[in-house]
Parts: sequence; structure tokens; C-alpha cells
Amino acid sequence: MRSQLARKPENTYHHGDLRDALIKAALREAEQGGAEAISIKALAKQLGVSQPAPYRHFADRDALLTAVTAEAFRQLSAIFRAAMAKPSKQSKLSLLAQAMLDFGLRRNGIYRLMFASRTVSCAAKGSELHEATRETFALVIEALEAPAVDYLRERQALKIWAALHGVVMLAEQGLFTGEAAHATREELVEDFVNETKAALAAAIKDARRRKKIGA
Amino acid sequence: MRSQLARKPENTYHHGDLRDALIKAALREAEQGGAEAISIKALAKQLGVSQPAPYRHFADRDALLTAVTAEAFRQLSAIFRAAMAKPSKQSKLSLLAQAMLDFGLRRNGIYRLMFASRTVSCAAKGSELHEATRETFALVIEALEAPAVDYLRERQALKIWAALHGVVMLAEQGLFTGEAAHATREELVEDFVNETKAALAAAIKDARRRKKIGA
DNA sequence: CGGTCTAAGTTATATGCTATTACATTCGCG
DNA sequence: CGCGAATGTAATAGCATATAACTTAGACCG
Repeated sequence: MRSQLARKPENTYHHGDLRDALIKAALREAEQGGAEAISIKALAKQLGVSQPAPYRHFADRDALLTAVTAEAFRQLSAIFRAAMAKPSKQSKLSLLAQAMLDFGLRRNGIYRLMFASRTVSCAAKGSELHEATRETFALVIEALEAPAVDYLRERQALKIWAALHGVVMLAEQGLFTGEAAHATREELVEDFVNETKAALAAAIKDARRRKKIGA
Repeated sequence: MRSQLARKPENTYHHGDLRDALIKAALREAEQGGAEAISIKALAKQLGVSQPAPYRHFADRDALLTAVTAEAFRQLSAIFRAAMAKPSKQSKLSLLAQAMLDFGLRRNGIYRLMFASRTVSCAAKGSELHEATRETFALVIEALEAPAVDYLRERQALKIWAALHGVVMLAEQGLFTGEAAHATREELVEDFVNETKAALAAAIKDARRRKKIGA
């Protein structure tokens, strides 16, 4: 097992860890240009192996993209964890939200790849990608920091997740740089964070009231 | 000027309206598979012209995609207008939101194409695509039905636009079909609609108060 | 320690798409 | 009617995916 970023050393037949090297290199390529920037041929050349070599590790281009996407989600999970672990006056949800926006803008090619839908939606239940996305979403739920019943938290988590995703996508499209830029993306994100907190608090209150009446 | 969907009649040299036919045919192709399903070669064959013919009308594949995206936005605008014009007990915003969700799910390939970002973000200021997207967004602002200052409406319009976009994307990925399906997408959309209305009302109230104090 | 099986890589090649170049045809306008 | 611009065609270059058939290296077992 050798360094994953390295080219195959000359005069050797085997690369050592081509599968991992492909994923890492593909991620680097996607950083700017998204999925379209990932070319099996180019990656093979870059890593110093023949063009068909990657097919020993991935059935086709889609399989590689799926693996790359899963890795990207794991990285996002790690970023979320780090952001929430940071001691701060801000809430966990706020920190997570900012981290999401930052990730989406800085690494927008990768972000687009992750949410390109075709790959994600086709992920089978137990697959690597499915697990990776579930874990990321679990962190969003965790960030809510509310002692609420699961389904209440899931609903609000879905909402903030969707809202954040929308802001990132629109931000990438420059919708905030035009005349409509009276609000910065950070402000919008904070708005959503606050609305989510308020909605969750209201839902919890409501649930308690119902319980009391029902009992 | 002939029917835009028709193949070139045999024994003729000119197609008649290849440019439009290409856009319409490309839209049909994208309906399922998104941008990737659009192939210049396949379209040419479908319309009965030679492969290079499309290049008389579009510099390259990207130019075609851009034109297709602009057309799709115009269609979405028309759908929004129709939805809002329908007499109903529901608010304009609610109708627009439902129309957006419906469009995003029914025609998800096209929807993905529209928000693929690279095309949209690269649209120059006065371009056809830029105008089309601006018009669509203007309808979102209109749907707010609030007599507020522009920047307040724009902010809320941006928020609901982002939120809706997020819900559509997540819905496409099947995030609502799993265990997290305690809330339907329609419920989430309605949540966002209500929160938007509330936030806008609050912002207006706040602005009036400030004005009074300031004056 | 040697033989064999398998994982991983190579060369050669088929196929499909984008895009360009040079040539042909038709339309419209003076 | 004739000429130029617009539009379409044929031929071809170039690149990417993917497969087939062959080769090498390493692992495992007797």
C-alpha cells in the first residue's frame, strides 16, 4: 500500500493502490470543472498507467463517479463534525450551515458532482454512497440540538438541508451578485437557521401541548 | 417557416427551421436524461439532417444547451403565470410553489439542466438566458403579493426560491422516500411558503416602525 | 521451494461524439 | 437573372469510453 497521490513508479508493473489514487485524483479534477472534468483517460495518464487500467477497479465511468461522490460526502461529514466541535458562541446549526455554504462555494465543482442527482438517486440502499449521504444527513439532525421526537427533528433537518442546498446553488449561479444582492448569502443562511430553530421550538411546544391534552 | 418538430422532408436541401427544431428536440431528449442525454449527432439524425448541420446554428454543444435552458426557463415562466392566474382559495405564492415542485419532479431532466449552474452562471448580462431567468425570478417576486419595498421582497423571493429549489433537488434524490419520509415534499413546500409570508409580514411591520421613529 | 491461480496492468482496437474544413445547394434581393 | 449569404453535406481529425486478448507479479498451498 503506497501513497495514494503518487504516480506509478517507473519500471514497476503494479501501481500499488490505483483505486484510491484514482478517487483522489478525480476529486482534484472535479474541484473546478465538476463531473465533466473527470476523464478516465486523463486520470490514467496522470497516474502513469495505461488507459484501460482504471477499468480493473471501476466497471465504468459512472462507478468511478459514484465512488468519488461517496468520498466527497465523507469529507463533508468530517467538515461538519469539525465545525460543530469548534467551541463557539454560535449554535451548532449555525456553524454547520456556514460550513455547508463554504464547502459549496469553495469546492463548487465537487459540490455539484455530489448533488448531480443521477448518481445519488440511483444509490442502492446498502451502498457506500447511500451510507455516506445518510451519515451526512445524520449530522444535520444532530446539529439541531433539540430533545425532540425523531420525526420532528427529521422534518426540520430536511428543511434546513433543502434551504442550504438552494442557497448554495443560487450562490454558485451568481444570483447574489446582481441587482438582487441586497442580501448576502450569509444573511440568508442565518435567516434559515433562525427560522429552523423557531419552527422546531414551536413544533416541540405544540407536541407537548397535545400530549398533555391527550393524556 | 415549417413545423418545428418535423424531420426535414426528403428531397429537400433545407430543413426550414432547424434551429428551433433542434431546441425542441433537445428539450424532449433532456426530459429524462438531463443534459447528458443531449447529443448533437443524435439530434441531427432524428431531424434528418447531417451531423454538422446543427453547427450552422450553434457554435458548439454548450451554445445549444444554453439556448435550450433559456427556452426551458421561458416555459417555467409560462407555467408560473398560468398557475397564479388560476382562481383559487390558495395564495399566489402557494400556487407558484406547487407549480415549481411539480415542474421539477415531472420534468426533472430539464429541471436539472436548467440549474446545472455552469450554463446559467456563465450567462452574460444581456443574453437570452439571463433575461429568461430574470423574468422567472420576477414572477417569484410578484407572487409575494406584498406592498413592500423592493429589497425586502427580493430578499424573501430569494429565500423561497432557494428553499423550493432545495426541496426539488432533494425530492429528486429520493430523500423523501426513505425513513425520513415523515413529511411529504408538499408539506415542506407549504411550510416554506408560510414561513416566507410570515417573514415578509414581519419585515414590513419592522420597516414601518423604523420609518415612523425615524420621521 | 516450486507450481499454479488470481489480481492488476498492457497493447490493440472498436465505437461514438464533438468539431472543423472544404465543398454544394438554395433563397432572397438588387 | 445573377450573385452573395445562409444553410446543408461529405470527409475527416481528435478525443473519450469501453472491451478483448495477452502479460506480469504476487500470494498461497502442497
